[in-house]
Amino acid sequence: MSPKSKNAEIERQLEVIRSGVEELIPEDELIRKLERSIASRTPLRIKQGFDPTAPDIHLGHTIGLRKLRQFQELGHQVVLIVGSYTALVGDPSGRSETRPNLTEDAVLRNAQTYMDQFFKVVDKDRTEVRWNGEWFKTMSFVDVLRLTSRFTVARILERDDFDIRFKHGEPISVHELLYPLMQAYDSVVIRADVEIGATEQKFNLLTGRDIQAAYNVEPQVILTLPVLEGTDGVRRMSKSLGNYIGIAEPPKEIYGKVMSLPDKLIERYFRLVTDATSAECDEIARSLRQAGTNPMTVKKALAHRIVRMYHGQATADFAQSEFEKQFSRRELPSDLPTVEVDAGAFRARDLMMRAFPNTYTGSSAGSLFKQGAVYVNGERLTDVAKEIRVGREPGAQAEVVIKVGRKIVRIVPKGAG
RNA sequence: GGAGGGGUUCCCGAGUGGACAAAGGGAGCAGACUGUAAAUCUGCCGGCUUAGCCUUCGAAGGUUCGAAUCCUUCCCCCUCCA
Repeated sequence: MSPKSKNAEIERQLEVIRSGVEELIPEDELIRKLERSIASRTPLRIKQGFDPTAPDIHLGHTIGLRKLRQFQELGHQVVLIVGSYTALVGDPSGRSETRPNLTEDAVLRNAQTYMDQFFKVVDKDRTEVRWNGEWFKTMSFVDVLRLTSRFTVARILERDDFDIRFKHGEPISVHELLYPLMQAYDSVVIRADVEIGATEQKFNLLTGRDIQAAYNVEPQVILTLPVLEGTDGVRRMSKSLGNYIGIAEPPKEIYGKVMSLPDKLIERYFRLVTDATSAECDEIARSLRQAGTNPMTVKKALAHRIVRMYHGQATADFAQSEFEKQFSRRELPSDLPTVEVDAGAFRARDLMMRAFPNTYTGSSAGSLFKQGAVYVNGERLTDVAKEIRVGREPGAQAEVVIKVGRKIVRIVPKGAG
């Protein structure tokens, strides 16, 4: 390759790599790595780790996954670390308390679920999967001492998560201090060239550089990505906060959750979690600012696009038409979930609780009745004790549609299909 | 090891013998309004077979007609000193 075209190639790659990135540290090292990679036709090793704790991948994670995908499309090698051992500690990043430990079984199951979803975005053929138990399992205590002696407590405590917990008088277990070192050691073993993570991961990522240097491995370049706000519009998207949109969720659910986002996040979501080009995003931003644009229309396009990315065009069309049917025109959805019950007479509240198993307690169900949240066959019902006969014989109902808030279910007698 | 402070319902946080299923705020849920947006207003917000009953204030015992509140022991967290 001529020097000129080589530079052009570096520029091309840099532009892709930089897009949507919060920080790239240090950029000149990345350029050197790219130069070498191109000259020697050796792909860079791009590391991403995950702890198999909460397996569902949500839109917030996809920011990183899409970046990995971009690296793959530039010809680089993704190395996915399954943090089977780090999971035993729990990442203190963005956490205010110690995480519970997991059983080995749960770790295996979670990892599988995670990877099934991971490879919806990242190309499996260009990914090397490594479990960090591979090297931690056989580490001797001397090895641990060697690793821990490379770092000081002060440096670990300087990170915000620990600092805040410390100042607030919240407990920090000693083993939690090891987390950044373990993650860093992964980078040593797999000789990572680049590690990516959300901004809150910055400390862990940087530690990787120091520890690699201490083990005479060329330090990785770190690349941080923005943290996505969840459906509440404020807090970071996370499963435990219940404000997440999972990519494995049913399409209608994804569509609906996107529609419930605050308007101010529309542009950000387009930029961070869709495949829209930046020119498209600029155009969307412009139209949002235009008087007369109903943000809802733009948001529908967003919801459609996100569903399409994970479930295809036809499903996205369907999700959209269902949404319009159900919420714009207030009609029943065409694929009502169905619950079968034994034929017989029920008190309204009991029937409602059967319609939504494990959702309500008797009291909470009762108060929903009182508040007028319960509709039976389209009629608001406030009497918890109202008798409803379900069955095929005259005087009974072969189908009862119960709606509570946004949830809706069809009840049929057993055997009726 | 010593001295002191503290552990209340999902979270924060009031509550020092009865009016306490426990103030207030937040989160959540529901209703009105709407665009499954925001803002606002209203209601619910431990459980149950709901005019009543049961369980809860770190744990276990005890005092008392009666305990989140008093006593004892234990567990845990924090601060300062060593």
